[in-house]
Amino acid sequence: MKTAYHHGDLKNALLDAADEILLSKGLQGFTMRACARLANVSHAAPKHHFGDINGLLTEVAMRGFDRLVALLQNKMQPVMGDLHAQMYAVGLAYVEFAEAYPEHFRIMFRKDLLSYDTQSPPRQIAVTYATLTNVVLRHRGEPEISEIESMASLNGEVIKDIFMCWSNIHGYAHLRLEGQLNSIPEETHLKILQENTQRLSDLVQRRAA
Amino acid sequence: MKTAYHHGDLKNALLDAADEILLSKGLQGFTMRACARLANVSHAAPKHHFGDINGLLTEVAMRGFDRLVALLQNKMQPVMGDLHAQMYAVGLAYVEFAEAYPEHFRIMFRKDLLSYDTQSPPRQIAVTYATLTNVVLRHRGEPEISEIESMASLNGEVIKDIFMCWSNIHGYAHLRLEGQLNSIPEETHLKILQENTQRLSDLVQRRAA
DNA sequence: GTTGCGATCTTGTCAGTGTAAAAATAATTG
DNA sequence: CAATTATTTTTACACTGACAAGATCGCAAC
Repeated sequence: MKTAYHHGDLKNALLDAADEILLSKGLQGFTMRACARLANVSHAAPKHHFGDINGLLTEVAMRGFDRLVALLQNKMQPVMGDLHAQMYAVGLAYVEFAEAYPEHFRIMFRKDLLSYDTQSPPRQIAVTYATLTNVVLRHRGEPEISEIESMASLNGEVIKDIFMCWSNIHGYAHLRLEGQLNSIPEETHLKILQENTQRLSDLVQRRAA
Repeated sequence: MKTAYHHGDLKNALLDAADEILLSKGLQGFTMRACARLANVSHAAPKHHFGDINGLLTEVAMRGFDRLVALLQNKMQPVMGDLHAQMYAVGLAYVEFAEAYPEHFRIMFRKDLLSYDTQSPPRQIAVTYATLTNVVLRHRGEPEISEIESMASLNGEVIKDIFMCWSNIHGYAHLRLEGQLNSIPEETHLKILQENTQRLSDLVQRRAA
């Protein structure tokens, strides 16, 4: 069980430590050794579980995608009847996630920090894709997909719609996170998001008709 | 003049070295000491010109914004008569810049790496803003602004239009850069960009009417 | 059981990093 | 030419990621 050696659940303890450090000190203060210190293990302990620092960051990012999906579904769940409200919920969840976990958000979209095959992405990313895709599919009145099914099963029009919506929402969240929208007064932000998602929702519905 | 001490133009030499390292080794291999080595000076020489590593990265990023603006204007210049072609040129320039200078693009939008006051951004960022803003103003048939004038001189509708367009284009370029759009076949990318910018162009024109 | 083996963790080490302080050298100013 | 300032080097330090070798533990096979 739990002895001096053999922590028992060191991997998750290290990931929790990583989250905590990212939230408090940011990516600057984030080091493998700092994670090890916070988990009360030696500096080389993480190596066995994650290989190198990119391995650690990859798993941190995947837990980030898990949180993002949870937030997305949480915000959409009460408004499943209203298509525009769904799209708005996606935008809202996205922006709020970026604000709550800024460093996680950055890491999740840093190809150079993540070590997974971009051609066959891990489960968490597939689930994120599927969640966003299903919003579009509901708009179009088409059957939803599970995260197991590949995007290849979708026709070109759907894919275009997905990435049109996603680009818009992602770009807004990203620019906002990085301080490029500071000239916008705070109360205007929600209005912009509302209008943008309204337009996206309309466009996707109209295209499907 | 040029002696063993007193390089003469060390600052620019270091920035050139920084560009070269970013293009060849990426942000991972980018260190102050590596830049110093490439410029044939001691490892502490950059300190006097840039303070710390964020100071160096900030100036690297500003030169990146210069290049981005140059590319934007270069692509728009032949199509100033066609509004949609202008918007498409913006999207194209943005995507091409991200592809040609991926690490610069990342750094330019990393608040944690840049040390400037986000409330009063440096000239290069103001010029970028102004360039994008003027595209929208031309769509609306309103007089253009110079980079000296603040965004505060614009009404709320214009600001919404700007950031709607920018979010879309930026998000697309960013997701593409970070490998999140790899499921899209290569030849489809330009079509999506074309359709998206067409819609943005239409929306902004219609709103102005 | 106990023997062995693989998984897990520690210790020690190495080259490399950013930053600071002090010294050395050059350019500029008076 | 003297003094001051700007630029660069040298030296030093604490820290990092990675590696190798060893210590300890869990567990399966016998």
